[in-house]
Amino acid sequence: MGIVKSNTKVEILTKTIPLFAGAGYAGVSMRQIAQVVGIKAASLYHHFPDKETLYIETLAMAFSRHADYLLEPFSMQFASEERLQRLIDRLCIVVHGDQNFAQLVEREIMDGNEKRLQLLAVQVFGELFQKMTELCRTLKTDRDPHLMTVSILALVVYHFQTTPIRSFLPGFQDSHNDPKVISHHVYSVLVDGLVTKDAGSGITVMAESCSPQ
Amino acid sequence: MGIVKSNTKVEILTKTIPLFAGAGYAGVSMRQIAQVVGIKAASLYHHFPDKETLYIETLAMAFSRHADYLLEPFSMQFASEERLQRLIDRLCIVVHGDQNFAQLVEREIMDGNEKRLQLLAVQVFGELFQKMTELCRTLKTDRDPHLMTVSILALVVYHFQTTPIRSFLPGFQDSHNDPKVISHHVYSVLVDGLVTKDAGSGITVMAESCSPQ
DNA sequence: GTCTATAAAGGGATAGAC
DNA sequence: GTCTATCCCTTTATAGAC
Repeated sequence: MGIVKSNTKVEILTKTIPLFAGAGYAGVSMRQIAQVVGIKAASLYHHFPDKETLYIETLAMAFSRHADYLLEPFSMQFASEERLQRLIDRLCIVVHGDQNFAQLVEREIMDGNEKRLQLLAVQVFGELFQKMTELCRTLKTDRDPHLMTVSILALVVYHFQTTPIRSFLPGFQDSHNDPKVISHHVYSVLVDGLVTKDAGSGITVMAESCSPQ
Repeated sequence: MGIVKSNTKVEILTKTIPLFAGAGYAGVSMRQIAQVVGIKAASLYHHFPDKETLYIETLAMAFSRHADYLLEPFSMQFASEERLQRLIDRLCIVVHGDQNFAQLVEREIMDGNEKRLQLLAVQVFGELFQKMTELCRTLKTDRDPHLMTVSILALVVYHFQTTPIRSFLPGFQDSHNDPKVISHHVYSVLVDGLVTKDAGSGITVMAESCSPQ
């Protein structure tokens, strides 16, 4: 695998990411892609055997970029709460900063067949999700780690996912699209729930009554 | 308009809902629709001037069905916490029970142009979202009502939205698709956050994972 | 590695018979 | 209200020249 890909191939994949993210597989034609790249459609078939392969390689390129960044909070010696906060920060930054990535993931979850979904789950999100469930276990909670992990992702991702429509909904402000604001809100809801307390140390409460019988 | 729509038109729209929900606007052809309905493609143009009108009327039909059900918790005299719990229950039931609805909404948020998004925001979700922000204000919280409303929807919707991929992710159990389980989890997280506490948080505690095994 | 040309299939939409 | 037949365009993909 040490062979360097042709520059043209990489260029195609790079320019294809926003196209597929914006309109989906069925919504993008080989001619459109060719036009954006600056070659003829037939030339694309020199680099890829068919449209689906081009699409899948586009996904691989778009997905490969953020793994290390998202996993970094787990590679350092933090207290669980700080680890959570740093993770949420980075999730917000990635989802806000690379909306192509977020949209491609969303489209794959909607439209991906079983094989592609399994690939996405195992090779792209497996390690992150696994480490998040472990983090949930170390937090002072008895909640189901899978549900809790999904909830953390939900709070981050859904805010940015609904950006296009939220500006038409009551109470919207520009600050609601600021990753720092979202990050703070999400962490705060996760730690304290709905109730805003004046003492900021709600997290230190022990869950003694919930020990298994 | 008191005029009754033609039966065929209603039948077309009914059968078109799962098609557009499953494959999106670009992913469904007039010929496919005709085949599912059991007529020829040309006959569709007797009922609709073009594909886009057919699509928009499909959305209207799919969206019109749940408004009353979701708004009912606001029409009765409940304490805020109970209102929240009943709302979450119904959101889970709707999103779990009518996945076509959930998928069409998701696709519209991704692909809808400004005009359609505004329609969706104002005519479909405006009243619900408005009442949810008001509910957030009556809860014992200082959190931003818009962010809080999005967070409530996020916790419910994202769980079901990610159903196709969650079965490949660590810790998954079948119960994680049960609307009752999700509803309980979501309400619990919203009230208490991550920490499963003893009593005394100011809001009635429903510690989810404390039941004996 | 890119081009032109073209095949083969499928797309939205219309005309007009019945 | 549905049909057949058809127009015209776009789509994916291939063949072969350069």
